[in-house]
Amino acid sequence: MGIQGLLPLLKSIMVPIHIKDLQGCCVAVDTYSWLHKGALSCSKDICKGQPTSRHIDYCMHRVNLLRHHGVKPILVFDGGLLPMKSEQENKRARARKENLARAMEHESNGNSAAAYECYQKAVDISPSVAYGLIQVLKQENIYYVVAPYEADAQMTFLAISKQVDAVITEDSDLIAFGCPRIIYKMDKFGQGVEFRYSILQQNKELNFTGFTKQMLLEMCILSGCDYLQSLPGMGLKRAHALMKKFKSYDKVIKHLKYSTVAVSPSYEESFKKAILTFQHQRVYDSITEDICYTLTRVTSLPQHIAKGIARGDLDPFTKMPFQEENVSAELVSDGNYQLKTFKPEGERKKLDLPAQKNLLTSYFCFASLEAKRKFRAPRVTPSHPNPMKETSGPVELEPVPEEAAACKINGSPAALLDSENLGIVPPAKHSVDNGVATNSHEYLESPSNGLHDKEDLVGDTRSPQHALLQKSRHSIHKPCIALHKDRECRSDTDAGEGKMRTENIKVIVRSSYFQNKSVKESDLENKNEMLLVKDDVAMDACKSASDAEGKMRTQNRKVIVRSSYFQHKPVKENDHDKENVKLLVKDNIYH
DNA sequence: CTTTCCTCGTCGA
DNA sequence: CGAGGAAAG
Ligand SMILES: [Mn+2]
Repeated sequence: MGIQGLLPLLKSIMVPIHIKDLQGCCVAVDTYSWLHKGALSCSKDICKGQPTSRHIDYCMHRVNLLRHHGVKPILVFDGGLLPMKSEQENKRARARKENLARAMEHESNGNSAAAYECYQKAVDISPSVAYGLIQVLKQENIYYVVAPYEADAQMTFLAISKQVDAVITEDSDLIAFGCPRIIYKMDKFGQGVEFRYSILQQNKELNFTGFTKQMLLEMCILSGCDYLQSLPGMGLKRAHALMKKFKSYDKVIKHLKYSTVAVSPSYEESFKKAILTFQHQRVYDSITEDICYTLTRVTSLPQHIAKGIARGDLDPFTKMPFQEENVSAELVSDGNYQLKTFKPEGERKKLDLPAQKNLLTSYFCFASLEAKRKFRAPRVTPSHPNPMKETSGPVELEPVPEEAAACKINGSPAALLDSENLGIVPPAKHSVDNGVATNSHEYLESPSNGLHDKEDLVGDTRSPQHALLQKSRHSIHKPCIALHKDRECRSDTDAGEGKMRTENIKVIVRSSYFQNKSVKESDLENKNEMLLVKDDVAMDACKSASDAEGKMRTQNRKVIVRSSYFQHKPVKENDHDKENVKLLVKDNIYH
C-alpha cells in the first residue's frame, strides 16, 4: 500500500534523472518490482510453476542497463513476512487465488485473452521465483541480498550506511523509512525521477520547513501506512497540518483526544510499534554477516542461517535450503546475461563493463560501520524475560560476541543518525523475532512466516534444522552483498560528496562512450568498441576516487566478450561485428 | 477541500 | 505497487 498519495504531493521536488548521472555510484534495487513486472510477460508459467526465464531476462536486462552506465547494482529481495502486514498479505493472497481460479475458468472456456489477464493478477513472486534470479546473479557476480524481512528496511539501511548512493524502487514507503535518495519510475531506458530528502524543504504542495525525519515519519504513520490504519478521516493533508503544529505524534494525539476525536486506546500503542518497525526493523549486515537492527546487532538467529538467507541459499520463510526444481535456473544456466549481450533499447551497442568482476568479497568497508555501532542504548520497556533467547543459544555464540565488531569505534560518528533517533526506544538486548526491536510481549509469538508452517511456530527455535544447513555454511560462492574497496576510499572523501570522483570518471568514460556512440558506422564502431572495452569503467575499482584511477582502468581490465550472445540472441548487426567480437574473447566469466 | 474507494496498468509480440 | 478518477464526508 505504501503511503497513499504521498508521491503526488512531492511532485514538485521530484527531479528527472537518468542513471547515467549515477555513473560510478552504487544503487540498491527493489527487486520485487522488477520480478513482478518481468513476470507479467509469462504470468501463466509463473502461476503454474512452469519453467520460464522471461522474468529473469527482464531483470538481467535492467541489471545490464545499470552496469552499462557504470552503476553497480545491489539487488535486494524481500524476506520473511512481518506479522503486522500479515493481514494485508493474506488479503492479497486471497485476491491472487481468486484471479487464478478465474484464469483457469476462462482458459477452460477457451477465452485465453481473459485468462491471461487474470493470470497477471494472480502472479505471486514467491521465494522460489526469487531464487531463480539469484542463481543467475551468482553466475554473473551481481551483488544481492535477501532481507530478513522487508526489502524497504534493508535498502534504507544500505543507503543510510552509505553502502549505496541511491535506491531504485516504486514504493513511497522508502520516504517514510528515511531513505535519503530514491529513484522512482525508472523505465527501460534508465530514465526516472529522483527524490532527495535534502531538498524536501523546497516542496510546494506541502511545506516541510521545520520538519525532521522523525516528524516526516510520524506524519506518514498518521496518514496511514502498512503497519497502522489511519484514524477515520485522517489523510496526508491533515496529518501534515497536525505535525506542523504539534511537532510530535504524542502531542497530536493528545490534541485529538481533546478535540472530541475518538482515539482508540490501542492506537497509540500501535503507533509506537509502527515507529519501531520503520526505524528498527531487522536488516542484514553484510559486514558482520549477521542480522542486525538498523543500528544494533542482534543474535537471535544463528548467524550462519542469517547468512544463508541473505545470500539466497535458504528460504526466508522456512529457513530450509531451496529445492532445485522449478527454479528455472537451468534454463538460463548457459549464461547469456553478460553485459556484452546487453543492448540499450535505443540502439545497438554492446559494451563490456564488468562493473563488478573480481570482487574481492573480503573487502569490507569499515566506514560503513559508522552507521551501525552507533547506539545500543539501554532497554526501556521492561518486558518479561525473553524465552527466545536460549532457544538459539546453541549456535548463536560463535560469531562476533554481541557488538564486538560493531563497536569498534567509539563515540564520534554517531552524528549520522543521532539527531533523527531522538525518542526512539533502542532495541532490546535480545528481543523477539518479530522484525522490530521491541520486547512487547504480545508479539512474542512466532516471528514471520505465518503461512509456511513447515517450521515450528513456537518461538525462535531454528537450531534444530541447522544440521541440514551445514553444507551452505562455508559456501564460497559468489558475492552476496558486501562492500568493496570503493567504500573505503569513499569514506575519506565522503565530505566532498565524491563529486570530484564521479566527475572524473564521467569525463573519461563518457568521452569514450559517446564518442563511440556518435560514430555512426559499424566498421568504426568495432574499433571503438575494442578500445572501450579495454578501458571500460572499472566500477569495482572505485579507488578511482584516488587518482590512480586512470591507469588502473586502462590496464588490468580483463576483456571478456561472450560469444553466446550471438548464439542466443538474434544477430542484428552485420557479420563484421560478430567476427570482431569473437576475436576479443579471451576469457569467460564462468570459471 | 479532503478522504475513501474503485479500476486499471505494469510486459510485450 | 502507483495513477487517476469518481464518489462520499
Ligand atoms: Mn513497502
